Amino acid sequence: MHKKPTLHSVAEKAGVSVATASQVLRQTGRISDETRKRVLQAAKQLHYVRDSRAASMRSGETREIGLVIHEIANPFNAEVISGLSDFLEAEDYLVSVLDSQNDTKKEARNLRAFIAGSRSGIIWVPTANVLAETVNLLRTNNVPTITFLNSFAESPFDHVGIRNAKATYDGTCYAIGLGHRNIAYFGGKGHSYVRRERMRGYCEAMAEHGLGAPLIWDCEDTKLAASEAMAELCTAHPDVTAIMCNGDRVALGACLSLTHQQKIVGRDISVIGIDDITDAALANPPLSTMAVSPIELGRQLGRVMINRIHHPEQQQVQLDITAELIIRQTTGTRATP
Amino acid sequence: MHKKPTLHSVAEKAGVSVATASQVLRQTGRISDETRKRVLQAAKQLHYVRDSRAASMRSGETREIGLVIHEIANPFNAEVISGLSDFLEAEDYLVSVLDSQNDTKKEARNLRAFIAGSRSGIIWVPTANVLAETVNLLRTNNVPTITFLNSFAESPFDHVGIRNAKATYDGTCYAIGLGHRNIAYFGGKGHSYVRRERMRGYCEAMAEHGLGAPLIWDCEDTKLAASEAMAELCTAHPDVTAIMCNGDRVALGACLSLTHQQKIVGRDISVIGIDDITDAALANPPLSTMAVSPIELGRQLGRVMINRIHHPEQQQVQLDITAELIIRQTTGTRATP
DNA sequence: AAATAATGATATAACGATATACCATTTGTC
DNA sequence: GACAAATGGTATATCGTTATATCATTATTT
Repeated sequence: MHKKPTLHSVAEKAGVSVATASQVLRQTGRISDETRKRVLQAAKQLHYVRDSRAASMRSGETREIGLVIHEIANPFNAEVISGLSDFLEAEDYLVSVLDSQNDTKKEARNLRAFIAGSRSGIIWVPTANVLAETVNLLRTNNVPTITFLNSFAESPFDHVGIRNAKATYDGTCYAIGLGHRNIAYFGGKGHSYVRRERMRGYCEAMAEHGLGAPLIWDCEDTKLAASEAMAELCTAHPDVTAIMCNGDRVALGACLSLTHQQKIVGRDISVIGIDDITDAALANPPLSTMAVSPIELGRQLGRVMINRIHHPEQQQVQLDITAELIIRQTTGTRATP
Repeated sequence: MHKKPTLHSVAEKAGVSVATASQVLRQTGRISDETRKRVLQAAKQLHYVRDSRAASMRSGETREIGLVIHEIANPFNAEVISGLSDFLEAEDYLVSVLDSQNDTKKEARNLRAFIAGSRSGIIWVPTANVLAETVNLLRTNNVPTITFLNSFAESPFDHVGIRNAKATYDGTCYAIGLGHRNIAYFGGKGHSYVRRERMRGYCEAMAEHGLGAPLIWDCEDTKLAASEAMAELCTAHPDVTAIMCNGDRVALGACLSLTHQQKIVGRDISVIGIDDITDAALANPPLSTMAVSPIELGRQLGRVMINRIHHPEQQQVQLDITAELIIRQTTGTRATP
């Protein structure tokens, strides 16, 4: 097995200097058609691929955006990635993804890896606990960074996300409008920025309508955990007639449990999600939810990133997209007792 | 905003040569405790992060595995990635992911990007149509490459996947054992390696039991498309009492349509999937399927990769994992007419 | 025809790290 | 006290590119 081709071998085969070969392949400088052809042919024949490490070291440009995600399995995130990479592809950037699996240590390692590789920019869904050291690393190494969805106290970075408090506020008001009084906040765990905001919106809506103490019911962000937690909620608080959920996944898990309990979701109890993941519309019954387009989110992410790369000194940007209520079949007027 | 710290600035701050600083940070060579401390402290204070491009160019090692996936949204794949990166993390490799969105051109671009970055190895879920040029690029540039799940004619690469034909053969035989005679093959499209193998297993089972002409019903690999296709299949071939599906996602889509048609899945018609994605067990009714552990698949992928990196000259490896039948509630004996 | 400008190619120095060889010292051996 | 061996550190070349300056030629201007 021979070695991988380099610019040197291409130049040699074409009978020119590496400088010339480089110019041809980058389409800069003044080169005659004659030699241009020879170089291109040589490159093709050798299956030459430019070493991006060497190139980027010298030129100072990687044209690669790193995405550090807390959970790659999340279908909503997957769609965001599509929107993002389509947008950035048009600007000639590549998006590569590292998965932190909800682990703060892996998150730190991943961000460090992107810094080490000198990415043009980093987009990052922070886990619940961000290390101060990690923030320092990003700042000192001077990488354009955007936090996505989640954030943390005194973050110095640009942010793209959802108007969380507004989403749960609107969802809760909708339920109240349907006649519900005992509305619980269901799902999520801990005190991430996202969850705090969402709980706040719910609490505000409850308070504004004079609906006593808010009820918050934790669970892990999986369908299975949600299903189990919902069963517990039903026995602990049988008077609850509607739940505002922390996300579609737990909402669907809750529906699962309710169906098993022979309850008719949308009649006996109302369920509202957030996100509008693909499965929401296809569930049985289809889920009412506060929708936000992941594709649009991805596009905005790309826009903010490009903007930050071009204007490093511009002041911090925060962009929150409003979720729209989509009424499907998991919500209905409160059954009169 | 000052520039990012380099080894040079660390060495300067610590009052040593870059050579010494490098040795300290790599923990090689003979360095006194005294200077070691000084260097480490300087590195910490400056928030120094080694430039992996420069390091890897010189050392010839990137310790990064590239994963090119046809569809990042696929939840099964997401779990494989977890298994893979956990395994490779123990070996001190990092896994970064590029999404091809089922697009042959993006696939080529992604593989090229990994070659350009000199990844230690590439794992790759080929799309249905692989460009010959892409294969040449990988070979000539001498990167350890593994195809995952899907493959293509005369592939020179190692492969890790599922025993596809066996899975559909077993699934179909199980349906036959339940008394079904009109069994259709449902879902998928085109002639990818995976699908061909799966259809073959189904056809063989049918033929061995003298069950006439096999019936194959195409559809896109989404729940929605599957739901629509299933409705069509029901009107076109009302005599079908069981379907062997090309995957869990289409199986769940089919169930959706059947439920809408007021049919009881598992009694009126039997549905068998492949993969055992997380939603399979949580569906309503829970899906019978040919299960294969994504975590295990990820681990094997890691094992084969490491092995290939250590032994470049070893002959081609093919490793197929057997799927196990999991009986849940979408299958049952044929209702006597 | 001399001076100037445009053309096509090249030599060379970076980018930021690591591998290698090498050089002072200090320590150990007999 | 002479010589070997270990210790602690450094100078230098190198990885594969790109940016910059430079150099012959040839073409154009006056």
